[in-house]
Amino acid sequence: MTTLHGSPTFRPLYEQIKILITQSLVSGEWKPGEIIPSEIDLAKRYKVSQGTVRKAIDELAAENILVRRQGKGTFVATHTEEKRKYYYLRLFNESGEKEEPVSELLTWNKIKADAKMAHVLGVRKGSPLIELTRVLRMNGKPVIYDEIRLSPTLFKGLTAAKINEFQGTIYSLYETLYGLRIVQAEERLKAIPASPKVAGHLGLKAGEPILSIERVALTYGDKPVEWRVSLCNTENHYYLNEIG
Amino acid sequence: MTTLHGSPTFRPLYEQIKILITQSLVSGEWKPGEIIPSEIDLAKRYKVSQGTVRKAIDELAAENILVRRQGKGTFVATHTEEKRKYYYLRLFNESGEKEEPVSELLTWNKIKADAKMAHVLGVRKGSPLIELTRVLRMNGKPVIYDEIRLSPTLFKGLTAAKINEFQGTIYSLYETLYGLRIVQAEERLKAIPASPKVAGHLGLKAGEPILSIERVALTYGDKPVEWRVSLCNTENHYYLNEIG
DNA sequence: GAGTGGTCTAGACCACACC
DNA sequence: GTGTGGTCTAGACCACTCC
Repeated sequence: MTTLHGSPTFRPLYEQIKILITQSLVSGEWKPGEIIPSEIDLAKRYKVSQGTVRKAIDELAAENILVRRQGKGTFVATHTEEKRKYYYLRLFNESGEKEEPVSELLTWNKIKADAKMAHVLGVRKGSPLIELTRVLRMNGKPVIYDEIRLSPTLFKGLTAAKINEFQGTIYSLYETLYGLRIVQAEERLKAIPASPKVAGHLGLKAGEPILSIERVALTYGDKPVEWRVSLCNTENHYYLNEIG
Repeated sequence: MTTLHGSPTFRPLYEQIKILITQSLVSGEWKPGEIIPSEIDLAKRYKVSQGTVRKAIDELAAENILVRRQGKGTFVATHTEEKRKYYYLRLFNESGEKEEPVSELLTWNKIKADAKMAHVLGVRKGSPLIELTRVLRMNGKPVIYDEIRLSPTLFKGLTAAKINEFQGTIYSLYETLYGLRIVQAEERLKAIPASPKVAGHLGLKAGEPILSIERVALTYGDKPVEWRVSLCNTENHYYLNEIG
């Protein structure tokens, strides 16, 4: 690979390497949980120095796309491993613990994308979407009511049965069954009154305050994969955010 | 500086450099907004290679403690500069814009630290604290009611008059008048019903849902400086969180 | 042109995991 | 021991800013 220094559209070599590595992740050459070639091998493959590969991997590791393990190698991050399992769940109980949620699927429906869904999911208005609703219980009590919307183009053949029989979180289902790894999410939070329906699911009275978390989840290359809204009973839990 | 490789308490050189740089920041050798010595000069000073200094600065820049500017130098980050001015304010209006808040100080009081305040602010139970309350208006309308608690040990002589006459955000006040730069914050969010008092300040009815944001703000070395709770009317605003 | 940070290289050696 | 990532060095050259 030749340097592009001095070129009008200057891009550092390591960024180009990042793109090449990401392409191999998207194409499935290296799957979640698998090891990727060593830095030395990648340096040979891309015809750059080990230091340049290192910088590319450093940034991908900082973005939680790869995981380095000294003495072992570099691995594709996965939602299957314990540490990342509930990475996107920001709810803690009053003791500061993250409780293991138990999910119950309530409904599975085909709906049509309105203007907003079309925009955030990058599909045409009126195109079909899958809509799931579920309740997450922590310590036996319902805490979160989820409404999840997915494009059936990305999730071909996703049925309620498939979801119910799958062992693991829904993001590890995306990953395992559809090769879609969630690497980023954007959440918008509001305090809203509980509707009668949601209040019923969460054991609250209608009108009581609940935390609404609207999320867009993205895969490699900022591609939107999922929209959801999580309605949370925050009587005994809080949403934690650390601002660095 | 000699390498500690092989030592039982192995610490990479660049981490030691990070600590040394941070010490100079705490001691005030380099103040917010000021330039620090060039990488080459720091390398000479600490008797390490430029690459090692570079890695230390890289991490401090990633932590928003330093700011690199190509061709100019490396600077101590500051809340005074436009980009960082409202960095810890995560509230956006429905158009996705961050609105400029206007602050009105409501009360200034001396209180005593209860067990919780003592714990989070690292002071003795019963020791004096300063308590401020204020309202933040956006676009003329009250959106946030703040309750802020500070240790008078760190903020000697902080009076209501001093706050009122200060031009700029309260974090730039901490920085300019007391040399305390906020570099990190931990926020705990809940949806709660508005109390009659807070409802009055925010133009809501008592019991309507508001977003409660409890924040502990830290300076260098994870030292707590401020506790606050922000009670937000999220009818026309949302709290944004990007999870990487 | 001089000085700063940014990129890239090549090579040495250390720490860690696995055999 | 071998192979992996992690640290550290020295040096070259590029890009940006200011004079």
